[in-house]
Amino acid sequence: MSLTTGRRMMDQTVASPPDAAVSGVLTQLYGFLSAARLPDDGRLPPERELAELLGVKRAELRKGLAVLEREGQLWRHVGKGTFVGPRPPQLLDISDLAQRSNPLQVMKARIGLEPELARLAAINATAAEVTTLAELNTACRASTTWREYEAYDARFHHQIAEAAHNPILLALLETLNAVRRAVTWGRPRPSHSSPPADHHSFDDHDRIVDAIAHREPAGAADAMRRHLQNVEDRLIGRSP
Amino acid sequence: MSLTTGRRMMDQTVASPPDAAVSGVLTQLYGFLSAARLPDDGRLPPERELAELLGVKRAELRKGLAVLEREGQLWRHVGKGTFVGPRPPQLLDISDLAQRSNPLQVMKARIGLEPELARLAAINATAAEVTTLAELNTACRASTTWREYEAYDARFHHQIAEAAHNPILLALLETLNAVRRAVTWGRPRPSHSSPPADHHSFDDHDRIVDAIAHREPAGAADAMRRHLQNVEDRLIGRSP
DNA sequence: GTTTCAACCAATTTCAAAATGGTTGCAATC
DNA sequence: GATTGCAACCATTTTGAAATTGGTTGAAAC
Repeated sequence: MSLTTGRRMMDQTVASPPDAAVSGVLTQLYGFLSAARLPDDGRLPPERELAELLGVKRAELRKGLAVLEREGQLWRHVGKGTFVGPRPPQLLDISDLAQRSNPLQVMKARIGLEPELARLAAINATAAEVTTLAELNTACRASTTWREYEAYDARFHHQIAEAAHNPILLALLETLNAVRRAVTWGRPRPSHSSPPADHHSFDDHDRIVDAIAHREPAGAADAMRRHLQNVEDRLIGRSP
Repeated sequence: MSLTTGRRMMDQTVASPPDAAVSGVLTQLYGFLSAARLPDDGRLPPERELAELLGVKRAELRKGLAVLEREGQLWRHVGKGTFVGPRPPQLLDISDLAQRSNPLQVMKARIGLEPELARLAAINATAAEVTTLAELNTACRASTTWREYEAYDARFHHQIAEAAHNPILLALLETLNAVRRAVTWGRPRPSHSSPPADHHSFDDHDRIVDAIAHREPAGAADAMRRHLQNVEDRLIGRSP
């Protein structure tokens, strides 16, 4: 019953009713799944073996497995096997990800992550962390080259992520930064010029530091969001 | 050469001019690096080979390589080799991260990520993706076990992330989910009971789907934020 | 006492063979 | 004639042994 509800969902092809033909295998499969003692990783026997175990042909078994896979109750992969449970996410390949991304998408991701980090930082930052943050902000202003500015800017944002005291979000931001570096590769900044004294980021950073120092979570998130929005606008070419 | 080096293995102190003994090898190394045609990955020959090429002892070569490595001009790894350029960023260790985290921090991370994903989904989702999302929502309601519900719930949230059409944020959410599974392990749900018909998530999901279907970015982000806030409240024990 | 050399260690790569899900072509069966 | 059964084949992955490679040690040599 729950079988039929799940199957109709993804049925992209023309409605041929294989229900009756497959239902027998499905019942056997459910019986096996509840009876068999599976290994910790949830792997079940190879198709050729399982087919013999259940006394069905391999093609028939595969139809049943396909149904269960569409329901999301198991997942399969060539060379690996068949496993019960949801399909595990493919682990992160930075360079591959960078190739499939562009700087604008990186900015969208930063806008997704960093305001919340600023919010948490306003709640959880220690006094020492706020001090360090202010110092990094000062160092940004004092930078004489773009390269130096970017180094301090990166540490500024990283310091906020640390002050949020959430190891997961911190790790996600570091991953994002790795992608950012990989994406940005190949489009170097001018190394001789320096950030102008009225660079918009300076004021943005001030507001972020103030909000965190004054323990204003909403204000910190908002200041960060506006800052990144400004950066994105510059990136797009709006208000250069 | 007759100098008393008194060198400790991990002498991390401020960069002092390299010993006279090492400078010879360093010059040879610099010469080799500028002359040799290295493969694309920047890998240079194995130490044993390179030592013979330069006509120096392996121990001596290693001293020079150590200097260059400290300068950040190359990086080495056992079994891999020696490569010119900066050391590639280490990708994160899920299980280690899970050990340093708790379910509440996972929720904070979700609140940081998923509202923005919902916002982008309201902008970028295709009609087919919205349809699939609605179907997954229906499947959640129709679930007869917690296990089945959670499977559909996970796919629901994943579908939103896909509909956002931002590979970076999608990858970050998948990473987060991997951590979530690792953290949640060991506290199984009752497998026989089923989600109550008035489960708060049902209405929450409805609002999210509506906002995305009606292309309301702010509304989608808000609905998602409220949903996750509800889940967090349940997690903490407030309003069980 | 330092240097040199060879051996050893641990992490990784490489290579071939086996395993495994996915597919195809052809014959058998109804 | 369409479905089913069967076997072979394909592409990916795992496995395991051997070779590779950076890192380390200890004794011999100078």
